[in-house]
Amino acid sequence: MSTDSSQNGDARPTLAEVARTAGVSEITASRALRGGTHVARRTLEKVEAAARALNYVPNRLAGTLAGGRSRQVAVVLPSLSNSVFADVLNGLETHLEQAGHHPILGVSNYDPHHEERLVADLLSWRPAGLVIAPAASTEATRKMLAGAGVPVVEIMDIDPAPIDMAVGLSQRAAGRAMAHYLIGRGYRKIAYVGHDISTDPRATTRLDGLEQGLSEAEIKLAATVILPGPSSVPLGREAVARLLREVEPGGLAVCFSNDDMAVGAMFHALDAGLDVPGDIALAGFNALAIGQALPLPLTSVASRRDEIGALAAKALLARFAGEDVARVQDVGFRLIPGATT
Amino acid sequence: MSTDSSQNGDARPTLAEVARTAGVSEITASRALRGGTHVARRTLEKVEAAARALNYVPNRLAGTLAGGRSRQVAVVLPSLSNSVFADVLNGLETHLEQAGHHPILGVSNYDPHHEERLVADLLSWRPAGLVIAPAASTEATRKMLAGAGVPVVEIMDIDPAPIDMAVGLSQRAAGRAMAHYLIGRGYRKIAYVGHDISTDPRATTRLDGLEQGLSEAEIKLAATVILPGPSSVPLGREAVARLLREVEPGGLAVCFSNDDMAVGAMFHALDAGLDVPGDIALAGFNALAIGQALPLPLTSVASRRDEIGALAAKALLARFAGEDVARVQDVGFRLIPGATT
DNA sequence: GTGAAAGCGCTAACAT
DNA sequence: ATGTTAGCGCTTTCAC
Repeated sequence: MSTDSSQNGDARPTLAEVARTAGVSEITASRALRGGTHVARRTLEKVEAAARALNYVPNRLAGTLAGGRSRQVAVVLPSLSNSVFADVLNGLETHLEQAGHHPILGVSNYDPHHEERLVADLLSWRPAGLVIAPAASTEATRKMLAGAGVPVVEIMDIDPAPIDMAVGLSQRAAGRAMAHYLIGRGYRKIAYVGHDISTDPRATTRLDGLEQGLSEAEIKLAATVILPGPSSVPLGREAVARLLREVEPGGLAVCFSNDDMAVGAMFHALDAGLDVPGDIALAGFNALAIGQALPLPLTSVASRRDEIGALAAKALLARFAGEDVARVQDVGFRLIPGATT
Repeated sequence: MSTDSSQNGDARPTLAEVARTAGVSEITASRALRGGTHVARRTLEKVEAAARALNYVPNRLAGTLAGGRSRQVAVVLPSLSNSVFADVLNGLETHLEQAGHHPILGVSNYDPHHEERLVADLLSWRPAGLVIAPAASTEATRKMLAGAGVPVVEIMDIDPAPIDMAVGLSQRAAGRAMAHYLIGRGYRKIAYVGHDISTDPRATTRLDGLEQGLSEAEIKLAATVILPGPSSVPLGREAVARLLREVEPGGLAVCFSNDDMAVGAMFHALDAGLDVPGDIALAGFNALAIGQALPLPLTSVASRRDEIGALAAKALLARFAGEDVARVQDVGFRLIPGATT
């Protein structure tokens, strides 16, 4: 009947109702419910009691609109089926949430135009910041990010110049390191096996680095097998089977686009009775738990994924607090020599 | 200088500015920018041109506050390191996003009190709906969900009575099915190996179901090994090694809390020279790609994780549209006999 | 320490 | 088809 919000039946109680129940003004209730500064102890208690009694849940949409900065952070990832991004997201979420922030998620599926739409959509929620693992971003996407007016962290690769901030590792250096390692182990016949990396900038850069590292020793890839679809254990298994139709085993080392693929290859070798690393040596990327738990630990490159998420979150939080943050943060990588090479 | 929003320098342009640039009123610009109904063709074009020229990004906080329903959906998951939830989240995100909705994410780490805080926090963003894979939720959490005033979907398990809607499978039935299968294969010495499931209601229910299924044949678990920490390949490897100190191999079948653990056990068997399934039979849960790619495909129970995410999203979207939705949706499961049993 | 007024950017409702 | 008015629920001034 009345338009008074304290009469709105089963709708959510508003701050106005809390205030009226506590017998204070709206703004006092507001102050009490946040920090509680500039509010008398007694008033604070009254307001808190009223809020509890009414089961008050603040409306952050209204709060943000009135007050300024949101406590949401947009997160754009190319995939979730790759556990690498699940790990990163986990690190992000943990650290954001500790500071009372929450991720709004978008998954681009490595599609640049989809990514563009996502960035636009997420930005319309006026997040306090944005974290993105780019997928061959369009120019329009880069423009939106540059003009977002909030801190932006690009994660995973630190080779390209960052729009604002970057947290990750040099994918190129990681690729080169693998080349140097294999050469050092005496391999000269080296092949690459990957999933479709045309839209995966990081896998592409790693392959570049690998070829670059090899070329420094005047070595060229003996073969390259690239299968369509996202990386997976079964795909690696199939891909290596194909490779072995082109290339003789024996002194052969194979670099995979990542550990999933390499594990698949290991399974194929077990099945086909191939000796690892005698007939075929295997090297992955990311040092996933699965590869390290194999009967023969997989040679791989450890990337600190949780750390990337954590640092990205911290970089944002620091910027929210007005602090200066390094434009580029390198979490590094570590080549893990396993028993498969 | 002026307070006129068309003079606000580098701040984001508002609808008012778009309207003024297009020479129309705010509400007309608003109408044009959404559907474009009840707007003259010519006006529509002017407004769109103005928006493009100003690089206008709508402010959905304001839109939601004024207009009603948000296009955000709260998603609360117990973990991301388990690929099962990454898959579910992927399905959710895909289908939500197609309808212009976006997930706000919270990860509870299987901590009921953390979960409670998360639900409260996420609800304060006034999402249009909420999806949760519960982690032994507190009574307070259940109350919040019941009183959220928006559709709530509990996912993964359909055994408990849903607060609002549930999408998943009967974890208990899945456990029983595994028991029946192993008994049918002639196994009588059956053990369970798991990660810490005290806060994982689904793993607990599956174990219940397993024991129940066994008891129907008057069989009791020969041994139970539960190791602290989240499930993983290395943990499964370690856990099975411990089990074999308690129980003799030979005619032994082991059920694992999930595939990760079972794969670890397989690796241990390979290493220890144990014959699978002769010495030790292995059964997992979830039918992850990794298990199916093993030289010996792993016996497991296929759960349709993407499907759960997809159906949960669709259930919400249907309810947003005012349609009726079944309270419980069973995606079922399928026992996949592999070569490890 | 507390409050009144104004407004964040948008849309629903009711004009016209 | 377009505009006017009145908020959504909160916080920022600026008073007292």
